[in-house]
Amino acid sequence: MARPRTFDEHEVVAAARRQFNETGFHGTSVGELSRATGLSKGSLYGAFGDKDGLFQRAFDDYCAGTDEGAAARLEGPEGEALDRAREWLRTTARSSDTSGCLLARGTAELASENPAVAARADAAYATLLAGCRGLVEQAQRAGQVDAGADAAALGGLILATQRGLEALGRAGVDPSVRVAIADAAIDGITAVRAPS
Amino acid sequence: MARPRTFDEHEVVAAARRQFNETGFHGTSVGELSRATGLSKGSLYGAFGDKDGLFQRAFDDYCAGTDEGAAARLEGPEGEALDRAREWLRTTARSSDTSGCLLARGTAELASENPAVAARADAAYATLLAGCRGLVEQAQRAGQVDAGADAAALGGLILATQRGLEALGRAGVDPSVRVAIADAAIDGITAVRAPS
DNA sequence: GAATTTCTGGACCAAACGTTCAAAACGGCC
DNA sequence: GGCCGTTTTGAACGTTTGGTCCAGAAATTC
Repeated sequence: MARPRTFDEHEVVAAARRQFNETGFHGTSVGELSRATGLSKGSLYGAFGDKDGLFQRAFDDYCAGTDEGAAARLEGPEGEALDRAREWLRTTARSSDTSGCLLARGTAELASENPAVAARADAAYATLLAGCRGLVEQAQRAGQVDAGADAAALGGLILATQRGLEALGRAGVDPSVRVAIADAAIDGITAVRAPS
Repeated sequence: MARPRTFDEHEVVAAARRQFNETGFHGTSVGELSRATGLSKGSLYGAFGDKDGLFQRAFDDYCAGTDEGAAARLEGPEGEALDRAREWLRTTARSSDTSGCLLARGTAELASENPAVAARADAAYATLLAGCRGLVEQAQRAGQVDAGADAAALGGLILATQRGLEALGRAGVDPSVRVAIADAAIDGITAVRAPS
C-alpha cells in the first residue's frame, strides 16, 4: 500500500447512509453523495464500485444497527422484557424524525428491483422478528404473558406495531396518540389469553 | 370544443398509478409513463401539466380509494365491526402484492420534499384513523370492547398493525405468521380492560 | 364538405445523470 | 532521497432525463 486512504470508510458510509435516508436512492444523485461524503466522485467509485455498491454498503450498515438493537433488547431481566418492548415502541412513537428508517425506505423503494437489498432486508426483518418473539417468550417465562399464547404472533404484533408507528409518524399523526398506540399494543399482549 | 378526448382520463390516471406504485416517483421516467398509459408524452403534458401533476392526480386517486375503504368498513352491524377490522387486517396479511400501497410508498419517498403529497397523505391517514376509531367505538357499543378503553388508541393500533403488516409482507415474512399477527391484534383489542 | 378546433406522437433541447480516465499528489519503502 | 504504487482529483464521456414544440391527423359544427 503506497498511499493510505485519507478518509475513514465507515464515516463515509455513515454520511452516505444519512443522505440516502433523506432523499432515497433514485432521489439522490452521485453529485449529492459526493458533497455529503466530502469525497470526489472518482474516489467514491474507486472505493465502492458504483452507486448501487455504495447504497448496499450503507444499507448493510443500517441493518447491522437494527440487528444490534434487536439483540440489545433481549439483554436484561426476563421480567422486564415487556418494559423494554414498550420503551422501544414509545421511542418510535415519540420520534419526530420525518425521514424515518432506511430499512423501511430502502425496502419500499428497492426491494422489487434489487435482489441484494431485498435479501438483506429479509434477513433484517427475520432478526427483528426473532428478537420480538424472544421478548414475548421471556415475558411468558416471567408469567406476564399467557404461556399458551402464540409467541411468534405476539412478537410479530410488536414488530408490526413498531413499523406502523413509524409510518404514522411520517403522516403527521399526533405524537400523544402514537404513544397511546404503543401502550395499547403492549397492554393487549399482556391481556390476551390463549384459546382453551 | 371541436374534438373530444380520445382517452378516458380516469383510466390514464389508473395506469399511471400502477406504474408509480411499481417503480416509485423518481424511479419512473416520463417515457415509461407514456408507455404505461398508451399516451404520448405530448398528450400527457397537455392533460396533466408535468410529471408532478400526474403523480399528484394518481396519488389523489389512490387516497380517494383508501378514504372509500375506510367508510365502507364502517357500514354494517355494529356487532360485526371487529370482524370487518379483522378481515381487513387478514386481507393485508395474505396479500402477496410486493409493490404494496401507493400511500405508503409515496409518503416514504416524497413526503419530505413535496408538501402537496404530504398534505394529501396526512388527510388520508386522518381518515383511516377516524375510521378505525369508529370501528372500535362500534365494538364498544356492542359490548365487545371495554367501554372505558381509549378508542383512539385501539383504533390507531388497528391502523398501525395494518401498516406494519404491509411492511412485513414486503420483507418476506411468512403469510401464516402475518395472518396470526392480524388475529393477535384484534384478540388483544377485545381482551384489553381499561385501567380502573 | 369545408372550416375550425383540438388532439397526437415523434423530433428535439438543454440539463443532469452515472461513470470513466489520465494526470497530479502523496505516503511508504529501499 | 528517489522511486513506486496507490489515491485523489476534476474534467470529460455518452446516455438519459424531464420538458417543449410543431406539423399533421382527426373529429365536431355549421
